[in-house]
Amino acid sequence: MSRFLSNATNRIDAKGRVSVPAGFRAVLSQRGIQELYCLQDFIFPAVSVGGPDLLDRYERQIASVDPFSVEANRMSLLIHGGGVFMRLDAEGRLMVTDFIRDFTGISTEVTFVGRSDHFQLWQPQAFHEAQAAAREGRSSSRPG
Amino acid sequence: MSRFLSNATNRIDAKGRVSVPAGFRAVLSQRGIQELYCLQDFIFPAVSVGGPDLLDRYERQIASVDPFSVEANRMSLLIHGGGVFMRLDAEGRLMVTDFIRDFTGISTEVTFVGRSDHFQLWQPQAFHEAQAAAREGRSSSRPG
DNA sequence: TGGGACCATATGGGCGTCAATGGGAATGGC
DNA sequence: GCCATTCCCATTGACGCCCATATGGTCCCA
Repeated sequence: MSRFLSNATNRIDAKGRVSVPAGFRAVLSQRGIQELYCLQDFIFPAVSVGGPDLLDRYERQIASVDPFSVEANRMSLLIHGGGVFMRLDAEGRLMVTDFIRDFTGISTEVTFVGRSDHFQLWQPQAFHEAQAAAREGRSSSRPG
Repeated sequence: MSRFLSNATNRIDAKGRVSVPAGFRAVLSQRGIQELYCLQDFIFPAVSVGGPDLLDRYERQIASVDPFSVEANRMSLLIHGGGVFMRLDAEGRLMVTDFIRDFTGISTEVTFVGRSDHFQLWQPQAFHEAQAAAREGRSSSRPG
């Protein structure tokens, strides 16, 4: 089973580091991912984290349009300019930078959320609310 | 990873110099780029910086359109008339000239923005706004 | 079945290194 | 000679690397 699943909340220490859940680290090493590509989600106040293949997927989208177009320029601004490469330290922790804090509202704790081929960083409260809202939306349109 | 990615904001000192982020400098040296070519972005108030190949790419773009068109004329004016060559000093800093300040609105700080094969200089606030606007435009679509 | 050894994960913090920054001195153009 | 750029060196503050401790759970064995 090599997918990012479930969620966990960990504390940020005095230096601004947080441990990536062991389960997620296992998936990373299983997939041979050493360099993490992080990007702000387009919909939720969350930062997506995955391997270079995550970036590749977005770049293929850019490549599909005229490289000098306004649309390509905008996409590159988000994907390249808004993306960040990160590495875990020896203990499997990552730095929670201002880049992450500002966009997610994270301050003292991080909720790691599995998304199959990548995972996300959420402010715990925001995650619970978004999840509750998603559940609402589904149960109202599809009872059962 | 041999691409210009992510963004970082650095201060301009009293002499008008600013440090290019170490990550970007690493990409430059890896690509053997010593002379930097700078030109104005066609869409955003930003200055693009790259190796001589950046100039080549734009010239090919001009060549691909009607040489007598308004578009070709305008591009040539920006690329050939507005382009500038620069070098980094021993510490990896570059001079923020009036050419850069006037076009970008940069005054005390510079945001370096990765664009995969080149990088850009932005006024920090302008970058955040442009990125937020671009995200708005894309919030409805997601990659497959 | 209860206690305890053992283990893995999460967390805390010391310390060295390097990047970012500041400023003096030398250089060169006008 | 004056101003602007370039070269060189000093400072400092952040980050990476390392080791120590806490915490909770599991397994083994009496």
